[in-house]
Amino acid sequence: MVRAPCCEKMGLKKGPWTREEDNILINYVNSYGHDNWRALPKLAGLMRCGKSCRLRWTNYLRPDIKRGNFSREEEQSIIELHAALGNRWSTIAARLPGRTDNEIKNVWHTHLKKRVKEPENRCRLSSFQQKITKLKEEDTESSLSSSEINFGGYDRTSYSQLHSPQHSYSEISSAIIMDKYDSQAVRKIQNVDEDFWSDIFSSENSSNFTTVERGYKYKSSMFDDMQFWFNVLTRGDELSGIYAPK
DNA sequence: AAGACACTCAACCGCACCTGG
DNA sequence: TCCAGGTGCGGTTGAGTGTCT
Repeated sequence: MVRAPCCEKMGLKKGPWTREEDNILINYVNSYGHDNWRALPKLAGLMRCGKSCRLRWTNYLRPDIKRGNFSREEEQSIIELHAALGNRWSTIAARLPGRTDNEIKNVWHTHLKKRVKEPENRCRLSSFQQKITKLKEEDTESSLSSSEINFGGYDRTSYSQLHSPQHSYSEISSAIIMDKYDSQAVRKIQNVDEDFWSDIFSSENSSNFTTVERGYKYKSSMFDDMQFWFNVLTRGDELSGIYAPK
């Protein structure tokens, strides 16, 4: 497929935005919205490509963007979400109001990645990776394919319906996990207090389901998101200690 | 004081996916 | 069903700035 030439081939401006350009873009979007980014620069009188305008708006000019340093809580959320989702910056950004995927990506590469590499965290990661390897082996032995993994007996639509505010996460997660993995680790989870699940699937951690239920691209089958579940298992060890009945 | 090096972050690039004709 | 245009996403770059020697 032949793509339309971008900025530099059309004599359009590149590089840092000026205050004037920002104002033009802000005024235009406020007046007319941004239904068509490609046509926008021409209509607004900007010598930029639509892509550049969209990026400038979404990453910098949008009124709901929160500027300034990330709080400790935000950083912790990023670390946890990254452990669960990987480099899905936009999904992570969706869980952090006012923050953009670009910003989060930058913070990750400049600060948080190093923090995760600290000895204490490395140790946890190592144990985590061992579990991944082990469960992958088990999975291969039992000849499970991703297509066989369902949503705990629910089809995708029912699953989406189930994942509504009326249903607790524990209800969903139990259905899914218990259906597929009768491993020791899973039984361990089964014995964990209800509060465990509300923690795991709190607003900070539930984005995984958003990805799954949207069905968008549908790369995120339960199998593909295995890493998330391994994270759950890992944290299960950690949190079962916290929530274990006294 | 100045050069080297490290860090930050806005912006760009290319690819993949979506959508409508 | 195919094709082309539009959009979103993640990886990468590079200019600006800060810190160290």
